[in-house]
Amino acid sequence: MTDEDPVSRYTVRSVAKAFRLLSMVAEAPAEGVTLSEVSQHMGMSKSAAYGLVRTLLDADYLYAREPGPRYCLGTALVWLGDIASRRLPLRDITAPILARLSQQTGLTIRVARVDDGHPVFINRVDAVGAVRFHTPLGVRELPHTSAAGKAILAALPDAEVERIAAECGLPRRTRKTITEVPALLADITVARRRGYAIDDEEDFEGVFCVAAAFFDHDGGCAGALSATGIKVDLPAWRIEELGRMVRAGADEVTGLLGGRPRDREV
Amino acid sequence: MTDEDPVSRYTVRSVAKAFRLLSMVAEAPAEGVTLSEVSQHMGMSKSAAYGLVRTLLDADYLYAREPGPRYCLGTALVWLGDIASRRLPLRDITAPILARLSQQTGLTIRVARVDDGHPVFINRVDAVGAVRFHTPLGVRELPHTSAAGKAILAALPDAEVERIAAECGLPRRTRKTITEVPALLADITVARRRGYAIDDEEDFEGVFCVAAAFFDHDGGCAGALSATGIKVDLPAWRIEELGRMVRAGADEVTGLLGGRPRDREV
DNA sequence: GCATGCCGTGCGGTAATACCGAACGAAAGA
DNA sequence: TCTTTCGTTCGGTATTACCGCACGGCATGC
Repeated sequence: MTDEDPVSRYTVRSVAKAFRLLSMVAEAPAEGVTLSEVSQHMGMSKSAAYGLVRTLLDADYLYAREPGPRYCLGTALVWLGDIASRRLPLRDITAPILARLSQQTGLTIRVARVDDGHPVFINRVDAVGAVRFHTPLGVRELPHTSAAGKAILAALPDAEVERIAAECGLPRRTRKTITEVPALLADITVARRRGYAIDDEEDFEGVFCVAAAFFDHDGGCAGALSATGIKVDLPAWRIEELGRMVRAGADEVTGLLGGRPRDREV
Repeated sequence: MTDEDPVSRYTVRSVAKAFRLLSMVAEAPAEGVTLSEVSQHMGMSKSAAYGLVRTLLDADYLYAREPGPRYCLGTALVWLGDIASRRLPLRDITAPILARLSQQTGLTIRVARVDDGHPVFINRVDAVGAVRFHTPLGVRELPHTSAAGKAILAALPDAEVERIAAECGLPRRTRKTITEVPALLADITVARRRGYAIDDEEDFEGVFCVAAAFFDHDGGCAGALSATGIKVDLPAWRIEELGRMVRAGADEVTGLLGGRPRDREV
C-alpha cells in the first residue's frame, strides 16, 4: 500500500471507525440497528463490529434495546451534546430572544452560526402546539436552500457568494430551489434591500422560512435567526410582520454581541 | 501481562481512550484544553495524544480555538446529542408540559427518567429571565440529594430504597444532605402523603426543588418532573402551590404514557 | 418434529496499528 | 540573548485489533 490514503498519517483508525458507526446509527431509523447491519455497512467482520459495539455500550455511547438487540444512541451523547451546546457563546446570548420570538409568532425559531458561509443551526425553540420540524442541529447546511443561509450569503460580497455557490454546486431540493447563480444573486439583492431573507418552499415542500443575519464587533456576519412555518398559514401581510420581528430580534443579537448592524444589508 | 484487566477482552482500547478524552474535555473549563494537558491527564506521549486529537478534530468532535490552540467539544456532539435526545420518547411527550410549567412558575423545570432507581435528567426548560442552573443532562445522578430522585425513591418499596441507599452510600453534598437511611425513609414517607418530594438545599446551598413522579402502563415509576428555584424566593405557601402544579403536571404525563397514578404515593 | 437459516457470542493467529522517543521550528518568558 | 515550553513530524517496534471459524439460541418453514 504505497498510495496516499484520504486519512492523515496521524488518524487513529479505530476511533474514526467508531465515529462512522455513531453517524450510521444517527442516520438509521430510531429503532436502532442490529450487529449484522453494523458489520455490513461498516465493511468489517461481525466479530470486529461486536468488539466496537461492546466498547460503545460500555461507555454509554450506545444502549441495547431488547429484543434484538438493536443498538441506539446512548445517554453519554446527550450529556456531551448538552455541554457542547451550552458552551457555544451564541447559544446563551440568543436563548431568551428565541423564546420571546417563539411566543410572539407561534412558530419554530432557530439560530445558526456561520461556518465558511454555511449556516450551522445551534439551537431551536418549538412553539407550544405548533408543527414540529425535525431539523438537525450542529450540521453544516446548504447555504442556498434555507432562509438563514441566504441571510448569511446576503452579508457577503457577491464574489464570495459565487465562490461558495461554485463550491457546493447549488443542488436541487424541491422544484422551487434556486439552482442558478444569477437567480441566487438576484434573490439576495432583494433580501438586502428588504432586510430579511425568505425561503419559499426551496428546502421542503410546503415549508416557509424568514431569516435575518446578525453581526459581531468586526462587522462580520456571525449568524442568523430564522422563523419556520407552514406556507398555507402565512399570508403576505403576515410574512412582512414576521420579517420585521425577525429583523428586530437579529438587531438585538447584534447589539448583545457588541456589533454594529450594516446599512441596507440583511 | 497475565493479570485481568478492568476492560473486557473485546474493548477497543483506542476508542475507549478517545471517549476518556472527550469526558476530560467536557469536565475541563469551557476555554478548552491544550495538547500537553491532554497527554498529561491521559498518561500518554504527546505524539500519541496529538494523533488522537487530530482524529477528533477531523470528525468535528473537537474544534481548535486559537490561540493556543485549545481544544473544545465540537459540533458533531451537538448533532449526535440532539438526535439522541429527540429519540427519547419521554422527551417529546413531556416537552409541552415543561414549557407550560416553566411559564406558570417562572422557574427551571426538568424531567428525569428512571435508571435503576436513579434519576437521569433528559430535558430542561429555563424560564426567561430566571436564574440559570448549570445542571447536566444525560448523567445518572444521586437519588437522595435531588427532589426528583426522592420522588422516584418514594415510588419504590422501602426495601428497594434501602438497597439503593446501600449501593450509593448517601454521600454528603451540603450540610443539609440526608446521609442516614432512617431519615431518608422518613422524608420519603412524608413525600408519599404529600404527593411531591422536596429538596431543601440538600444538593446545592441556597437551591430549592419540588418534584413529583409519573408512571407508565405497568404502574412502574417512569420518571419525575421537578421545579428548581432559589430558596429565598420561595415562602411556604408558594412551595405548596408549586407542589400542586408539579403534581398535576406529573399526573398529566402519567396519562399521556397510558399509565395509572398511584394512590397516596408520589 | 426436524431442518434451515440468521443472529449474537467467543477464541486463536497474524497482519496491521498505534504508541514511544527523539528532534525541529516557533513563540513566549526570563 | 538564552531558556523553556509548545505543537508538530518522523522512524521503529511492541501492541493491537481484525479475520476466520465455530458454537448456542431463536425463529421460520417444510
